[in-house]
Amino acid sequence: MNLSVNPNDKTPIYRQLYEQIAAEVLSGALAPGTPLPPIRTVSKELGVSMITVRSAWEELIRDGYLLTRTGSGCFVAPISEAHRQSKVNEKLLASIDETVAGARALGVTADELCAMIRDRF
Amino acid sequence: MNLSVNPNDKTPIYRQLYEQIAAEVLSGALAPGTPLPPIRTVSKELGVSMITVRSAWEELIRDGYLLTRTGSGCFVAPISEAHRQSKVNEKLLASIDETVAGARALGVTADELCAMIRDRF
Amino acid sequence: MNLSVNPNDKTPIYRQLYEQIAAEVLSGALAPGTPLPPIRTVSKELGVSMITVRSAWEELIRDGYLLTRTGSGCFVAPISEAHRQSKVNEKLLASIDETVAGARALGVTADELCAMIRDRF
Amino acid sequence: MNLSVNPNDKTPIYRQLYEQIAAEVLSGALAPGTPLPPIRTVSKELGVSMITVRSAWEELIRDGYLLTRTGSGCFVAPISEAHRQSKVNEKLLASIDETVAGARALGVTADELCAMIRDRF
DNA sequence: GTGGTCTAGACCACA
DNA sequence: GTGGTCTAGACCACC
Repeated sequence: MNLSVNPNDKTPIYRQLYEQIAAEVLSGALAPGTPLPPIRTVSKELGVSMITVRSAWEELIRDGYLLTRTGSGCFVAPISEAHRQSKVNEKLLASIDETVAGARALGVTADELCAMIRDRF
Repeated sequence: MNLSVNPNDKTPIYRQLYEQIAAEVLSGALAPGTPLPPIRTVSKELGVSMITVRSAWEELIRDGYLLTRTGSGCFVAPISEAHRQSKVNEKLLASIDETVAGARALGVTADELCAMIRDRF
Repeated sequence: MNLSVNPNDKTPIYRQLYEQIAAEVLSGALAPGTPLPPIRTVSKELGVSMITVRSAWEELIRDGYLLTRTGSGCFVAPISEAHRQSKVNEKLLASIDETVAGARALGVTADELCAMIRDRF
Repeated sequence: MNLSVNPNDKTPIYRQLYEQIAAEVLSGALAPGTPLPPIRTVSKELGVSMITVRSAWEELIRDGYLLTRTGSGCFVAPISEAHRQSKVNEKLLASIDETVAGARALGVTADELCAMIRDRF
């Protein structure tokens, strides 16, 4: 689990952490049950405030990516394959919708957009 | 020119206005030289503060979409077709690259992605 | 007397007119006694409001470049050679002081500045 | 970092602040990474509104002189020496060209102009 | 009438 | 604590 933060990025640091962990869980790189390092460790290694790390963890717990066992720390939450797929699709669709909206606003047709997509793939 | 704001959206109001005007200029819906309604008018119609509208206008002026003639009002700035195309491509490519990256990470093929795109268009 | 205005310039239109006439008077291109075209003529030719032209004329009269004879229009005011020179020097010194201030703020020495000046001369 | 504002000056306060900070960054007086005092502090010390300070900061951020880390404050942005030099030259040359043009129109020689410059330095 | 600037005071997200 | 955004209302220069 290689976490990193970019302070120059406009997205909040706690959000950067959230995205990285969520992506690793969804891709399977972080298997359910895997223990996470203590907050204070992450905090020191990344050079960010413990409060910031705690914020990220809280959102991850809220969204079902992590769970906490008092006294033992945080772990990757169990997640069904169906659930995983649905989250993955949700993310992809959101991204697609944004791109499509941008293209329509700029007067680009579906054909042109698909051509550009194949080009970048 | 149909402007609208969504106060529940997390993106700032002035940013929402910016995106809408910029898109209309880039798509050609707003031709160079077209006068914009006075800030006070836009402000009243949208129910937002004059200053919020001004913030959006300021960024649009800075980025070359609008120009202002004090005492006469604001106008769509002249823009070369080449410049317009390059801006359109820049905006779209950023969005496309993000979507493509997400799709590849999930093992979605270009064909499948294009099918999804056409579906949402 | 070739007047022109640039609406895209950030300096007010009436100021642009002022500067052009003042420069022509100081350089001698407009001799004392020369009649100026009527305001409404200038207004039409330049495509600017009569009020704008009037503002420029007013400042020029106030600063002694023009004088008005009711019923006959405006004329270039008589100006002594000493007066002309003093105004010219005043303008040049103001320009120099601004440049020097800028150079000092940027940490450029007098020698470096002079070298750049000779280069551009 | 000694900031000051002159309310009698015709140039906007936020512009005065912009020029002062930009000059200090370009001259090297403010090194990259240096933290700036909080907006609220600057605001109180200068006796101007927080928003006026914010306006200046906003332009400085936009133009790459500063960067902001919400929650931590504003900092002098990293800038390459080459970039710094090019900006310095750009600023000075604009000022120099204006002065030189005025001098030539008055028949002042380069030597005379340089003498005047050294005198005012 | 227009836009340009400034003020005082507020609420929010982030660290 | 920090900066980011928004409001309501004011004064000015310009056209």
